[in-house]
Amino acid sequence: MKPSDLAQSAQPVKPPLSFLGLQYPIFMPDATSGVVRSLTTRQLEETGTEMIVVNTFHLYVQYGIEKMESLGGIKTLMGWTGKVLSDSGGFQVYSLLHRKPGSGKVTSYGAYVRSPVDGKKVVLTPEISIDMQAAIGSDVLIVLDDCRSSEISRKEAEESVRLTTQWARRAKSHFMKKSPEVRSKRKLFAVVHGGPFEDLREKSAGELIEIGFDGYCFGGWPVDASGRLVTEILSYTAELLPDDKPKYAMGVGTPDDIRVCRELGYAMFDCVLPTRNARHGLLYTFDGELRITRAQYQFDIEPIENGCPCEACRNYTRAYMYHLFKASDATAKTLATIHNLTFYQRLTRSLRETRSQEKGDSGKNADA
RNA sequence: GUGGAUGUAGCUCAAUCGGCAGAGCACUGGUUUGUGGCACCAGUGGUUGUGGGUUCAAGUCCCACCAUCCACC
Repeated sequence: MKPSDLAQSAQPVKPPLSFLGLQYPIFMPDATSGVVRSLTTRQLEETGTEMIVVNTFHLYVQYGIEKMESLGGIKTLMGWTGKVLSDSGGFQVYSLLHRKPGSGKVTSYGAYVRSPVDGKKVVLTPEISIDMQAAIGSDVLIVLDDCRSSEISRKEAEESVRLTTQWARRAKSHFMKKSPEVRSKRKLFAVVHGGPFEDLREKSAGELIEIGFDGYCFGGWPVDASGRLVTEILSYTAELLPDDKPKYAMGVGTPDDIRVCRELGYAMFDCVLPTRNARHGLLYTFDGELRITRAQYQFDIEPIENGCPCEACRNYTRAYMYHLFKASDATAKTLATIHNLTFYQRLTRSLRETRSQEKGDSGKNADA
């Protein structure tokens, strides 16, 4: 089914438009190791960001459970008053093993990876991941999953689903042993795998739904080798998931990809693109991308985007942004990141309005 | 004025015994999708200071000139 078809056949069922007091869709910048690169926490707040993604693997390697607990969790450490979602570390297991084959292994017990920091062996199990995420103080925890590349064989996809379900069950069970006080403040999400195979996605989603989670993620790589969103399988998977729970499209994506996934029913997004691209001089606007390091902007006295309320657009010209990048000053990255994240927040807010209008809903069933 | 050193891409410098003139930076484009990323990929750019000479062949050897730097009068 195409996104446009889906939009037209919008069901009367109204999924909740809010979560943790936030309205959908939510875009969460990646603050992988407890910082959105090149931004202070205050600057991050000013972009309109309400929730961030931190990474269990990175924080586990750097601190471990006890030290993170003694620091009072990532919010205290960062001085962040917004919400926090912690990724389980499943993606790092994939990306590190993928980068250096033989540097670790995955067994049914958990994942063994060599730390990219000091080369020490790191063991990540579903239970350890939950404990670490509890120590981080996340509002949303993700169960450890067995992430694979977008182009995998059926056999690999089957194994990924099998392990992910098994780990999800253990993670849930471990989570339920936490005190009611701890549990009540946190949500637990699971990750649907199965690669490009519809029946495996169905099996994965079915098994996870049976275990029962507060939200479900589309796992794996969301784009194909040529960088195109895997819309078909994203769409298929979204339909397998309950509408009264948030659907999180992990790693999505470009502004267009987010628009598409929102139409498919996904409510939550995170992606490195706005932050990484900002650092490399690629700025987002509602008129498209703008590579500010191009010579054509050297004498351009317009702001990055007219009407954008961010610090960069309110105070500086494209010419100055060009200058800052050419001067290789860190301020270039900071202002560019502020702009891109402000843009992503404006984008998702515009999608909130669009969707509620399409549904003949003024957003009144949203939490304040 | 005398002696010496150096002149190669916009910049800093390579180039074996004389054998297809190169690199880094800069410049110009591009890539990036649950962040080991101040990253990566590609491209433009040359009458080797000038003029002669030797040689099959000269950035390289010889002569003159010019420029710059150093030392000494």
